Amino acid sequence: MSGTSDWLDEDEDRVWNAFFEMQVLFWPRMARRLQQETGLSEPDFAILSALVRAPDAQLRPFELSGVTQFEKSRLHHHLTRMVGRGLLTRERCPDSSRGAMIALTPEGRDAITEAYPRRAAHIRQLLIEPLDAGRIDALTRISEALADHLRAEDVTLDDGRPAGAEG
Amino acid sequence: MSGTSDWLDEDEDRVWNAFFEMQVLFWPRMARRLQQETGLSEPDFAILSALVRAPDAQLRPFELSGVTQFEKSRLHHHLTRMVGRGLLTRERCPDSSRGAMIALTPEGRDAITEAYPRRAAHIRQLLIEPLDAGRIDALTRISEALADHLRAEDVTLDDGRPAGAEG
DNA sequence: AGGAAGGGGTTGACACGTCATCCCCAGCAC
DNA sequence: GTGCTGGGGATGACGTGTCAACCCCTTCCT
Repeated sequence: MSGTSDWLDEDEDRVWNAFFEMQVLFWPRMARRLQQETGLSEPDFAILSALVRAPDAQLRPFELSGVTQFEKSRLHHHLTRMVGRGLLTRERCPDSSRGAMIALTPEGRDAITEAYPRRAAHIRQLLIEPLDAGRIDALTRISEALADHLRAEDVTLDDGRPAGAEG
Repeated sequence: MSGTSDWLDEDEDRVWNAFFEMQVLFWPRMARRLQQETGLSEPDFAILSALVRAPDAQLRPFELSGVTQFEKSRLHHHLTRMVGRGLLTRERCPDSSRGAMIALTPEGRDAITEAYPRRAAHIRQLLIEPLDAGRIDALTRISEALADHLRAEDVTLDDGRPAGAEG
């Protein structure tokens, strides 16, 4: 079992520091490059790429929320800004009188089309090329294992907490 | 060489998706737990823990900026709010007439002292316990390698870009 | 029919982050 | 001295994210 003291032991602290610092370095660089080369922020990119993959390039807000994991209010605010910038349109949903329908404008389609290859280049340059094939594979498996665990956590917390946590 | 097409190939896409989704799941959960259990945000925690480790529990803003990697203006705004909440004090720097000095209040010290063991528990629960020893070790090395690479990128970009990037 | 419950969407207030700009003071050239 | 430069710091405007309501429509219960 890992420690019972107030902070992490040496090995634990080392992963945590490395993991934390890697992210602090990684994400701002990805976001800055995207912003400077395409004028899109990370949430812009997430929303546009969900839409461009959808049938007819349109989705309901709650569907977008499912794909991007943005809370509905955050999503609503962000969509409002993007409509203002001419990347999207928001209209009343044609069928089922309630609800809205978000669609890509030609400008929005151009923006995401230009952004895709640049994004791919950033990913290769900052994540993939610095690692050899073995490490890429290890990172894939570790990330998938963590993601599975994190999704399971949420369910667990509703019923009661798992045994084993002290306190 | 990895691809020349507009997007990633299959293996590349798989790491990227796994890595991306893991983070999207991980960080909001860490932040929410910290916030709910201690009333501190991630930046609050970063600033308080830098201060509590400093001699006399005080630092100049530019030193804090070095530790946390926050831009000076973001840091200034955040410190202003934290002073308003009674966690910190901001005074004129005693020596060298220019500049400010940020110090922990008793409330600030209490807050970070209570937060430390909770933070450690979150890290164990969400990052460490789901992985076995081998994966912890692999994640440490991969994160350190990526962090080193990312730090080196910045320097490279000042002089000219590295050879090998197409375009 | 009347009304509770719930999903989808909207709003406004406020916390947070970024950018551009500005101020102040030390150190140095002249 | 005067003026330039640069680091440390402050400010205001604006874009972004979160929280807590709230509205509307549908569904289901009675």
